[in-house]
Amino acid sequence: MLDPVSRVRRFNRAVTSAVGALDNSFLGRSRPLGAARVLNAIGHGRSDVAEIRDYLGLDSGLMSRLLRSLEDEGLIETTAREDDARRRMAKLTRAGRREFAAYEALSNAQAEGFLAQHSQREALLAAMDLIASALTRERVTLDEIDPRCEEARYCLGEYYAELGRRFSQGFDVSLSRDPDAKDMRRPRGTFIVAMSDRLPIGCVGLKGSDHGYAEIKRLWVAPAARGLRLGRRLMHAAESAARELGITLLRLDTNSALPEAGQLYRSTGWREIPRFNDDPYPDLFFEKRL
Amino acid sequence: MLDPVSRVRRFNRAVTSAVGALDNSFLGRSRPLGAARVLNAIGHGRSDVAEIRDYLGLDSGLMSRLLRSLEDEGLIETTAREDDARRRMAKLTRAGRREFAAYEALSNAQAEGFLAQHSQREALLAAMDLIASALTRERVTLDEIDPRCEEARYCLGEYYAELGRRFSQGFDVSLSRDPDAKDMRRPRGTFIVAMSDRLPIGCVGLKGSDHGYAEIKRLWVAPAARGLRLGRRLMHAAESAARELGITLLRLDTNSALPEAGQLYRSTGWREIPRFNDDPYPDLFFEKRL
DNA sequence: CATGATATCTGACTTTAGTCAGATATCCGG
DNA sequence: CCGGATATCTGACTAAAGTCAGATATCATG
Repeated sequence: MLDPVSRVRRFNRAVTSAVGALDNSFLGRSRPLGAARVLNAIGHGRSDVAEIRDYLGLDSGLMSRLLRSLEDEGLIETTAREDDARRRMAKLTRAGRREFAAYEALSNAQAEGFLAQHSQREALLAAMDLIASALTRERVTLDEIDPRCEEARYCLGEYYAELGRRFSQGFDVSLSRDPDAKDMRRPRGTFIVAMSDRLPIGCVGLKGSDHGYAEIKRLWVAPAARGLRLGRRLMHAAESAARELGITLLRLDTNSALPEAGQLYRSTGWREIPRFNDDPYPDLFFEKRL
Repeated sequence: MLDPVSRVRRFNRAVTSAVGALDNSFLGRSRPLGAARVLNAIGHGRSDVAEIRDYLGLDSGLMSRLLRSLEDEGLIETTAREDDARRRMAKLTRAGRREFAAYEALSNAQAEGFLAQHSQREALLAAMDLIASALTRERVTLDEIDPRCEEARYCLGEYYAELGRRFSQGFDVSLSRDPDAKDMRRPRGTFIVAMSDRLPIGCVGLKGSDHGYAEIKRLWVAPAARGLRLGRRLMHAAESAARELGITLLRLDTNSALPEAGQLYRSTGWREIPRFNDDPYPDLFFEKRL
């Protein structure tokens, strides 16, 4: 009665019968689901018609008709793309923005209503994060971003907080060598964030230097996204970027209180080397020649 | 970017777009979704037509047509109910059972495939249990069952395992006063299990005795179902059953290593009394007059 | 047994989603 | 500028789901 398969199936049943209740914001504004989905995709910043069609899995004929019906309602405008007049871009009109906001408000209200009904908020949210990450694993994208932007700062904040929990002596970022943002931007280095459906769930920094090697810094994976081999993917992306930038030697430091990190490095061609800096936190040092 | 509402909405998006992938067993046998859902409802033991219609939320006309199409395929038979010939009962034919088994096999295979893709199996399953319990909270039923049946034995096994984890000295059921099964069956007592979509998620025993009081025993709530006030509901049901049985005084013992239990008792009209037995595990004793 | 309520069934209808074969306009490489 | 490729649009179609008003049979009750 309690084998894993039954548990997965019970979850499926619960979710399929509740998902309508969880979010039926697509209904409730007397517009067919298809049109509502397209309107929401546009509202969420997708404008390329082919991309929306692909994202929603629609036939081109159907997509065309849905766009037309939204246009007839006065909610969107479509224009040919400047660089390729075969392709079309869609954007919301003022009325469309109002309508989109109404959908968003409905959806938010339903999510709030759901949360308000349940007492174990944090446990529930953590479980939801874990499942959402597992389900969207295939769709995790690795994006190079500026280390000072919101997503990067969020990741770094979580990373520092986790070090604080895991190091017995805590962690004070001001005592560590805080890398200069420009060392983690091209052409000296880069900063890569893993995004799952607009939520940052991991990051890694490649920090250029003038010492004949670059460093891997700030490798972090959100607790809800562990077990998806995301650390490996991030490291792989960072090493590829390093190769592109003509870097031939990589180093990193880590701490034995983070055993999963050490294991990852060892299993991906890094070899342990003696201490190469005077940062107070790390006690393990690695190097990899590209 | 990470407020609770966004997290709930991300989960919704992930689940709605993945639920097809999680279980599309309803497709894949060239039968419309509606008919497949009815067939599966019947296969899962629902036979009353009105009940199925209510469960699946179908219009009576539509339901009638779906039944007819399944009958035409030779998968079900319907008969008038003996006690009320207006109502109809549906049951699977031999061919229907084969077809249902094929759906079950598909669904199991998909659940297995899903599990095989993911490395953090236990964490994922625990998260799924938690969410399924939260979503189906409204539909938890409290059933009186025999304490020796499978569901009861499962609950007791989990209960003992949890005591073993939480008591610093471990827990050996043979050292504790194991109540006689017949003391937890009517008319001396009862055993109540909380079922969520066919999964037992909590239990409580009411044990009759000849000492002028009855005892509450084995109050347990599955970790995935905590925070839903299920303990309270179980206790309430046990007390109601005790009143029905003419019991006027209830006692129970517990351990200070289970603080949430003590808190529950105190907040529901129980008062602490001196030790009333020589069981080695409990160190807290309560009484309630009905 | 007459009467109103109830459960199911039937026929006629609408809406939505989806499919597919072309039509049209534009792009790109030679 | 030509010819094949590409993006979108249009028309004609189907399948599925759902709605609604009655028809029919049965039940409960006085």
